[in-house]
Amino acid sequence: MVEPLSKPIMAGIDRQHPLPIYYQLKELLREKIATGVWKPGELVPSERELSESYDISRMTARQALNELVSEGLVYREQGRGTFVAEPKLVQRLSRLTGYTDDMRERALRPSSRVLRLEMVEAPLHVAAMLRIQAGAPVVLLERLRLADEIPMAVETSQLHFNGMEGLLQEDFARNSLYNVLTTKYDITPARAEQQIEAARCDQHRQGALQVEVGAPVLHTTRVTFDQRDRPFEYADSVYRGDRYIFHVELT
Amino acid sequence: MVEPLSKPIMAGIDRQHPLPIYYQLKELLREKIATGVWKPGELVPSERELSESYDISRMTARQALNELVSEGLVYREQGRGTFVAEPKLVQRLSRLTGYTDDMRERALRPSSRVLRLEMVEAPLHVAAMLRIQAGAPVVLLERLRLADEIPMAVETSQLHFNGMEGLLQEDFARNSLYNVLTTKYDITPARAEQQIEAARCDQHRQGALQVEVGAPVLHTTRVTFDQRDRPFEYADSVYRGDRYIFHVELT
DNA sequence: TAGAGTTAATGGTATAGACCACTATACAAC
DNA sequence: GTTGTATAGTGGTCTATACCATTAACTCTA
Repeated sequence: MVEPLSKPIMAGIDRQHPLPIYYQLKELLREKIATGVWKPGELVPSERELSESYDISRMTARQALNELVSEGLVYREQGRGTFVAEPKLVQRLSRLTGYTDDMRERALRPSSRVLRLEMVEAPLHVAAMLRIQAGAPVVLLERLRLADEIPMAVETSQLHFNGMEGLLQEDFARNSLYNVLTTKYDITPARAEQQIEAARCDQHRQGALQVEVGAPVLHTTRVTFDQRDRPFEYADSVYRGDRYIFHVELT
Repeated sequence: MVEPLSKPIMAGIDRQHPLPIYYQLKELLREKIATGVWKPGELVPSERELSESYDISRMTARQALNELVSEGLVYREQGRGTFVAEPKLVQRLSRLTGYTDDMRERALRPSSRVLRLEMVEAPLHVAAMLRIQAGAPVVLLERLRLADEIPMAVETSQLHFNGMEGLLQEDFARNSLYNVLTTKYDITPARAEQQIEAARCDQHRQGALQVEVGAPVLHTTRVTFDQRDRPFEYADSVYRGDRYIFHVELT
């Protein structure tokens, strides 16, 4: 019996460090889960198994799993193993993001009016969130959101990705932004981080929303990530406090 | 030269495993931050420094710091060091946690003052949510929530379950509601449905929160379910808009 | 003085090994 | 059948070490 000169290098791990090994493994495992190869409740290969398969240290494999645990994709049970987690209930928060669907569920006719659509330089806080240089070009889309022709929110999106210039030619009064992104630009919104706070309506939005200056509004900021976990949108929205309620399911 | 029988045990770390070393160190560091010994922006001892001070491995010290980073208490900058983070009053909505745990994670001292604790008849909208008859008895608990003695929210809970009368004897200034429910009444909060809207502060809460009447606030209503999916609490909370932010992770 | 190189310290990654606590299973003893 | 017991596998913790990438301060040079 002759040993092979070197163990076969498993698909997907490249040791010539373009990216850390643990990160490559993490993304490999994420892919298995995302594509349904491994289903919720199923056993993930053990740390020792992974370390042997990919010829890496157990601690390195463990680091990959650690991050997946903290992201909620898998969970561990001591003595038993590591399992694929059930998709979170929070995942069903499409009501929070999808304005169009949200309104339809409430039996209202959603519509939009484009207030601004142009190329601008990214402000510092936006650039930081999108992981680009401050002042780099981004596409700014500002829309007034209505339900049954009643103004409900002003949403300002700043987008950055390859080919974003094409957006300037789109008709966002007719087509939803996410719909266009998915079908024409291969950008699929996969997850988002959103913050909600109470504020007073400012001068700029007061006219569009048809409320008095100083009226309470819901102010949300959202960073949206695509299927490869790249941030592509920074959205700043102001909702009328007297008309809008967010619904969240916690577990 | 004679070696001491055992190296001097640094204050706070006990190697006779009541708890993992990294956990003990983590709590030590959390204490330093919570008590203000280390202030936001200040440099935390480096990983190598910690490992020498406490005579532990660098990887162990690193694990303690890792968890503090993921809790948002500190942040790292490669080549510079690890720093104490600015406290953010951001409530994560991806998990179901009580106010007390939430504040503790942010290294703030949570406290409560009981404004009301009595038996009342359930109003119609509360009864509907708790699936009981309107007018049925419920325990009403109204608390002022503070962080570092600063008023943050007024929370009104109405509870209904077998043995709820016992709650009237509890000291909720000292003990958290969910803690008491879990340990004494076998009620474990399992999931919740929460709504968030912007509103103006009303007369009733204005005094307790120390804001002006009409100031923007976050108004949330929550129905909480126990381990058997029975609704046991209807909670109505008003958070100061100038101090509080909700954070949601969407996928 | 301005710039370029050096150096020391930091966090980031990775390895190899060790022991513990817990779980499930197989198998022997009752 | 039931009850222990041994065993192997799993995640949990910990050590010791090594090298890399980035930062900041210092030093030397033009």
